[in-house]
Amino acid sequence: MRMSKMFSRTLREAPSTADSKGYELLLRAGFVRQMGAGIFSLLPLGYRTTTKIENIIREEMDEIGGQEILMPVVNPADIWKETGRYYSIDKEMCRFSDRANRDMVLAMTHEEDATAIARNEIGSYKKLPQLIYQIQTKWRDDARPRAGLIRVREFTMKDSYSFDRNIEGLNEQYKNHYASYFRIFSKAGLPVIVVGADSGMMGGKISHEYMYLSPIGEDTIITCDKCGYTANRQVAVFQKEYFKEEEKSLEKIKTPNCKTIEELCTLLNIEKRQTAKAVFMVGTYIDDKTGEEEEKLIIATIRGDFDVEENKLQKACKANSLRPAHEDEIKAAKMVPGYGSAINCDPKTIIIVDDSVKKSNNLVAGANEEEYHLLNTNYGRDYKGIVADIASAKDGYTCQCGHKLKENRGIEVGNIFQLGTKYSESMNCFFTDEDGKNKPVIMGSYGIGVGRFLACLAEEYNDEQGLSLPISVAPYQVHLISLIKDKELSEKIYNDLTNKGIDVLYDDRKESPGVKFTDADLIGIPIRITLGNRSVKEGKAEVKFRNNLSENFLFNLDSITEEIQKSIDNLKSELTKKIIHKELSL
RNA sequence: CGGAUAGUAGCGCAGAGGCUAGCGCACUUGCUUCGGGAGCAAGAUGUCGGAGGUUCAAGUCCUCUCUAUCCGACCA
Repeated sequence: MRMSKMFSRTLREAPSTADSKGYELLLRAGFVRQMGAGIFSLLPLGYRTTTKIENIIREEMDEIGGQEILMPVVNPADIWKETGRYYSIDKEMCRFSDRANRDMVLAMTHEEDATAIARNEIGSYKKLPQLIYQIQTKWRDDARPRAGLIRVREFTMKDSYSFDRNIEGLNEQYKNHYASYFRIFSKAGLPVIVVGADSGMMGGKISHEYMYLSPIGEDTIITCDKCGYTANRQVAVFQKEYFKEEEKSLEKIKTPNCKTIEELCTLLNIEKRQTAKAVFMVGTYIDDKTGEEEEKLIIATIRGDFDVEENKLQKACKANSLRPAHEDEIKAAKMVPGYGSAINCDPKTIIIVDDSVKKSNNLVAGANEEEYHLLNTNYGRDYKGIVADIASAKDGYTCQCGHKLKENRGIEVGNIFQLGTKYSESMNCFFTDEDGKNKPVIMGSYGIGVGRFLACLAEEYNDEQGLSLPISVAPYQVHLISLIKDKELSEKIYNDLTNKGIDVLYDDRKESPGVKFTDADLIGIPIRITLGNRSVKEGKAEVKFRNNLSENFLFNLDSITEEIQKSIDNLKSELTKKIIHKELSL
């Protein structure tokens, strides 16, 4: 590619909306442009990188037996009604009607599509296992897109769907993906860690997320250095210390101006762990078949020294969504905000109790009366409810192995889910097994966000001068800068390299050397060849590597194509050396 | 969806009632320059986000609206 003909331009100053280094450089170097909130165009450089990422993904998906397909972005709403997600997913899904007034949606993932196809193609166990995948556009109308390419509304995703006879088959496909994803990220040079995760709207039980650790990430990851435990905070577990003493009887005491745990502890001169705090939420429950919604008040009771992890709470109470309760809703259930507890509340309230409360006793809790608390409340004796772990794991808490937990921020670039039969059963995707019986196909689904992948690479590989993407994903392999008058020589080298199949970005512009160098630094092609008067006279070209700009090499012009090819191979093998192999035990 | 901020040239910004809207970079042409964002000269570029209003006069004041960004709610 000749830079004199290139579509995009580089920017000296970043648009004011760029708030992370990687995103700023993607804009400045001309990889991406923004169209709207969470909506982006890929310019030639960005698209080339994206294509390279996609091809790495294709290679690895094909390697584990994946067959590439393409499903539609526009879906008839019917299949989404079959699984109930037409009703259970809120405004994040775009709904519209076509000219004949049929309900339509924009697919935000493709479990429904994949299942709808599979139920017609797979009739027998002889057809199983299967693995299909696609690289395709998704639309998710996120309430708040942010951070450049990290959280967007329209994005490209690789999604694969596995179909199996039995759980062993699913486990194998799941393990294949687990390892395959590590190879994909390693080939592209992106360091990731895998964490145990929540399956969210996908349903199913086992799931893992691939996280790129970064302070701009929106997920919190809890890790233990000693035993290797890693999990998204949404599901992370930790060791709680319990305190049990001889049971004492309830006692009502006056506690004016004690609406918070801190105030209460100060007044009574006790520790937070000696209290039970109440968190009021309203859960929405949606009927999968009819779409009817019902709201229920939920009181989460947790020991005062812990915080409620909303995600865990939502699971425990089996709600489709949660929101904080309004004061009047709390009062309507005979409880008092600031002085609330599950004791003597309206029986319709769903009571969720953290196991820390069950395993402790004589806790101070609200009396459901303005300015009064109760001493010595005990779960089981004074109130009952669903016991679950709903506590949020935090930095410094104790891992189950006894070591201290740490927390980090991360960006989710990939995920794998064991779906089981959720979709096959609701969508009637059955096969006839060897024993002649009809059984639901067992499914898994697996995603990689391609745009996020690019964004993470840009965060990982940059310096003050610009981007410095690994050779496997950089838009070009070689940047040829010509500073000499002898056009013929530059053209010859450009053609020789290109004819060898090397991706060359050739700066043939009538620009000053300074402009060419700064643009080269900014775009960050891994290998740079500079043709300058001094070295050319001696039959040499200067070569620099973007990941080490301070070192300068001289290559012979006669053998430059071969030398450059060797350098490319070296850079590539350095990347593959870093491949992490991790075993997954299920 | 709540709170805050901002929309003036491709990008970054100034102009805060006064008549012809500006600066830097980028862009065009010419000459010089040519190893780290060159110099000189000449030029082109704006429905001042949109609609309505106040006024002799509106980027500038008022009302509504749209859009974007950040914080939160939310989210794979």
